[in-house]
Amino acid sequence: MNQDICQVNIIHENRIAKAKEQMPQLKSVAQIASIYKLLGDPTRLRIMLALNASEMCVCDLAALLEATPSAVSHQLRLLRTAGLVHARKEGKIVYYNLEEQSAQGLLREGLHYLETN
Amino acid sequence: MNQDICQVNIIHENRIAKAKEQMPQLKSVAQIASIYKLLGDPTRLRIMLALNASEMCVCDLAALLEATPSAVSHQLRLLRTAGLVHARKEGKIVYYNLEEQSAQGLLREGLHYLETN
DNA sequence: TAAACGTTTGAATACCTATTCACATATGGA
DNA sequence: TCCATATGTGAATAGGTATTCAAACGTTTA
Repeated sequence: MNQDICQVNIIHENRIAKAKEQMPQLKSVAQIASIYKLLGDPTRLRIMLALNASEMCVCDLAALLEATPSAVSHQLRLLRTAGLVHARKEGKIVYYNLEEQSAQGLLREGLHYLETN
Repeated sequence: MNQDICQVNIIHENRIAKAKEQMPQLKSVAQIASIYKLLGDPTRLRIMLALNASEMCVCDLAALLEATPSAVSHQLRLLRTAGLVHARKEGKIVYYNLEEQSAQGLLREGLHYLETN
């Protein structure tokens, strides 16, 4: 018997069954969590909010956030890999944009949360 | 001169100015980020989704997530401190609920994100 | 070609954090 | 009262991660 979980009996089997039906499978939940996690860092969230205001290059973002271009670039790579931002190269300057229809709803809800709390 | 930021000139001052106006101040951004961060862990997100389906006690959640009651309790404390969940004690059992009007919009958007990606 | 600049990258590091373990607390029942 | 059980808590730890630093790459221009 697995003492790590609950020792004797599951208290409310029906509630657990209902939640099991209603919840996405673990793999999907982990996928959503990974997006929340990316937005859960102040630097990355500020990058997302800045790009929500305007297309910007790495140097713009670094100046705006008062961070090094290197640090910004590292975070942009994570956001790009997750499909949250999109890069467009023009000469030696790389312009970043929010990927349409991806996390904009989440961003909007975040700002809404700020207003109501 | 601060070599850590941008070396010579800010590329697009107007874009930076616009973003500065439009973006919430750093303190507020950090506040939103902390909420995203809480939802950015699979265990905590599953707790939130489970409570979105039904009120549950710690033992229920532990059984559902196949985690130890201790681990669940630790995470519930973080969610409770942030005002995302609410505890109701009945005898020796503590029932947890989602705090109304708090992060439900964010949860909904997360599930919506899953559908469209 | 050479220099300057914007950007990227990999290693190193300091910090954070999720879980475990042992134990404490609180409540209910025998 | 004594025991079982549900939950909370603090320390320890293993794993994760954001930033820095040095170096490289690609592009433009002098």
